Amino acid sequence: MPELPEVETVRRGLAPVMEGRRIEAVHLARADLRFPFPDDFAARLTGRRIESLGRRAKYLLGALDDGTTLIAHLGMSGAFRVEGHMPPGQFVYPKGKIAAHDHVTLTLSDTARIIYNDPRRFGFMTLADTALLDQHPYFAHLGLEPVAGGMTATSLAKALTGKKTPLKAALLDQRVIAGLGNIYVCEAMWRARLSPRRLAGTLVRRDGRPTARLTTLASAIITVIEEAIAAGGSSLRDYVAADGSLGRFQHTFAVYGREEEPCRRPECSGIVARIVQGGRSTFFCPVCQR
DNA sequence: ATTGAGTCCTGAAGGC
DNA sequence: TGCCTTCAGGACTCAA
Repeated sequence: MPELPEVETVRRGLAPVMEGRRIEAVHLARADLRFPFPDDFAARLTGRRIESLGRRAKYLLGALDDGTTLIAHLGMSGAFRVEGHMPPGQFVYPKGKIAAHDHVTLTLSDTARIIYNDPRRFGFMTLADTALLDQHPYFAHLGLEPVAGGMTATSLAKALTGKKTPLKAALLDQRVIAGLGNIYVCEAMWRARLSPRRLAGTLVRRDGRPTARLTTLASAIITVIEEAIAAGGSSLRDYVAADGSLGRFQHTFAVYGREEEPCRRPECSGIVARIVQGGRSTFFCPVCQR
């Protein structure tokens, strides 16, 4: 489900509830999500204090007080919700029951509970040494973080140099940019007026510097991600933030999910098309995206 | 080295 | 109403 803006929205919702709190109890409703939980997963979490809740790409990172980090990925349909006490002024969930697909429950020190729900179970959780996180297989080969300060036209040019793959595939490749998914790749390419079929390497000059169009693309990626975070992410199907609120960014999609509808660019007469690249839908305007 | 296909899993939506 | 097919925000493994 979630791309970077959705994961960041979840992080911001969970951080005030989780940071500084101790995990009193852990309940696993099954032995695996996408992968089996690591050995003694529940025992290793129990009693630990959560020092901070961070994010890298689409991963949530809970730094624990014993030098390990809880790594969580939401896959396609993962969601967290909070039940019980929360800080003053925060949304308070009615105390709920275990629902279908509630797989993990973390009970915190003040009886607040963090519940992970994931119908498709493409998500996963594991533990790793905090000091070695950068070398962990999930993170060692991750690309640029698509936010201001994490990516520039120059660094993007370096990552795309010589790439003969279609731009769509390159932007979806987590080793190039870490955190973009199908929605925001489509939206960013539309904003930069770039065809998803164009070969990625054509956006880099022979001397390795970014072309003007690549500079535009880098800006488009950063602004679409920042705008989506500001809107609380996109709510499609069952996506909700940790506080139960719905993201609003889907109302501003220019192309995603808009097949056969008119291009939103005022001077453009194009109709949004859907093609399949690498087995996934790409939405774009064949008239203004070149 | 890269890339496309198949794979995991459930649920929603649309056609008949 | 139900049964069937298709599709879905991700990303790993494998074959070519």
